Amino acid sequence: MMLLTSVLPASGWSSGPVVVSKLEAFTKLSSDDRAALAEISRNFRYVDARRDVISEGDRPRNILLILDGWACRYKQSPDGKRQIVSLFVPGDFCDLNVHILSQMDHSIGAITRLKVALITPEEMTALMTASARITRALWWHELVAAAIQREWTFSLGQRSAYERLAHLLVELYLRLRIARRAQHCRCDFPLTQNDLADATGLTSVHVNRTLQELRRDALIELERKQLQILDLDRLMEVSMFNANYLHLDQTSGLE
Amino acid sequence: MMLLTSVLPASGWSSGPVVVSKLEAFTKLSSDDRAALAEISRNFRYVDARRDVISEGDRPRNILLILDGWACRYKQSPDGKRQIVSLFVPGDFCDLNVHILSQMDHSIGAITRLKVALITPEEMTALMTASARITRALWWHELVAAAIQREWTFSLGQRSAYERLAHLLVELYLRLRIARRAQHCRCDFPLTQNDLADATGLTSVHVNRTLQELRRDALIELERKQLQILDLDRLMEVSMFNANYLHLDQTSGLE
DNA sequence: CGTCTGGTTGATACGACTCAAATTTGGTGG
DNA sequence: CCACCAAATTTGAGTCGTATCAACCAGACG
Repeated sequence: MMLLTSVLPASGWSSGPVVVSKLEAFTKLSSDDRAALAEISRNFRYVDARRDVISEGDRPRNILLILDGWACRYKQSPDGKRQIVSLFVPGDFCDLNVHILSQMDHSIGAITRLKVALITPEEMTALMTASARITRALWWHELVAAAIQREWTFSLGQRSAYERLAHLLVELYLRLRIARRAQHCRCDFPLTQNDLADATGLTSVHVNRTLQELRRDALIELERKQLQILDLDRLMEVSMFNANYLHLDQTSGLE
Repeated sequence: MMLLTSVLPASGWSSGPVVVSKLEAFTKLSSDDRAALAEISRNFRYVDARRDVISEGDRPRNILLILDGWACRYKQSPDGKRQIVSLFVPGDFCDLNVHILSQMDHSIGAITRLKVALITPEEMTALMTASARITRALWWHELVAAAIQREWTFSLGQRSAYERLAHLLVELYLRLRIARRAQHCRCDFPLTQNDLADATGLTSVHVNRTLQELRRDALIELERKQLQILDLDRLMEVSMFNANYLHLDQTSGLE
């Protein structure tokens, strides 16, 4: 587990498309591959913070790729309860192949202002037929997304509030590193305590108190939408973080 | 929601391969398609109840297809906590494409004695290139599996013990109907209260008491591994069950 | 300057957990 | 067919983690 730092990309902000950084966490890409991915990121639009990108019941048409900003998947019940079921950071796709379904069973909402690429199914097919490596990388992306969802299931079922928050912070920090959006254990962290509550199945009051505990234990600093992890090793320890579900093992090729 | 019964396959046990019943919940298949699916189910083996089919850390080689029996995906933490993150019933695939990953981040365990087909990646590729309809149906299967995982996330985060169990029972009953393993609101139900506890993030003691409540409210009968749903409508109501996540809307073609 | 959103604090309530033991069920072998 | 054992279910009493409700505070913004 402590080998992680060697496996993750070097700190620093990338100049290339974030999706390239992301997929290269799985496999080295050719320059053709990179060009194709840059091409597909060209058609984008902006979504205001706190707006839905697509809502439950809508017919999905395009594949979404987050180019910048944070988003979430959430479900709401008739009585108003809301659960954030996934979080998206730059470089994340929201479901390859959703267009097969006739309607969304959940909504995708922007946490921050969002820059998001809209990829048509046809473009995606073209991309995948053009490069077997990209196809595999996209499959990997889907499998990791599924693994993250399972890990969240585990968190909600088995971890205490303290562990759950610690685990989530580690996960997001590592995912941001892959997207080259973090350095020196520091990253933007635009989630409100309310968002954190909806993601962890806690109340915002309890999230507040638990974050204070994490701060008191000198594990993190979190203010003004900035997260600083003060002791990553210990944060991983207390949350029993096992990074195997992120499937970063093949990234040794990364600088 | 009440249209469900018309959308689901007629009660009764199918004679054909269960995977055909399952995929035809999404789209009508040709007889060639059915033959190909029957062919792929030919290579199978049995796994004893309570044995792992594959364990965390193992390298995944084949795609698993449950032909008969129940299985589960579970994760365990160092301190012994166990969470069942998914359940498999006949007709379910466990991850198309897992073989891309170098190791399992969870285990797949048999709940009952299991009849399971082992499909090589090559066979799967052949199957998908041979039929675009099967390819779409398999994609649909994956998307529904992901949707179920999200719904579990919601359950664990937002539903009470009572709602959670009610919801799970409805989900499993509907999934069994699709697999033609249920009739007249009755089905085999091999999960122990311990399994239910691990799946819902509750203790088995609390599962016990909550099941008693469901029985007292005349919603279910559950004994000797047999589940009888006494009032499906009300069970769906109390769990705020919205079947949209199972994406059965295109099944109108089913008899 | 008032309003709003997000964060913080305190008091109290309750759903689910823990621990421990009893009872029932199902399977196995004599 | 019965005796036995292990696994699964059930019950009771006491505790604890997290929710609830209700203020209050700070900073951002128009």
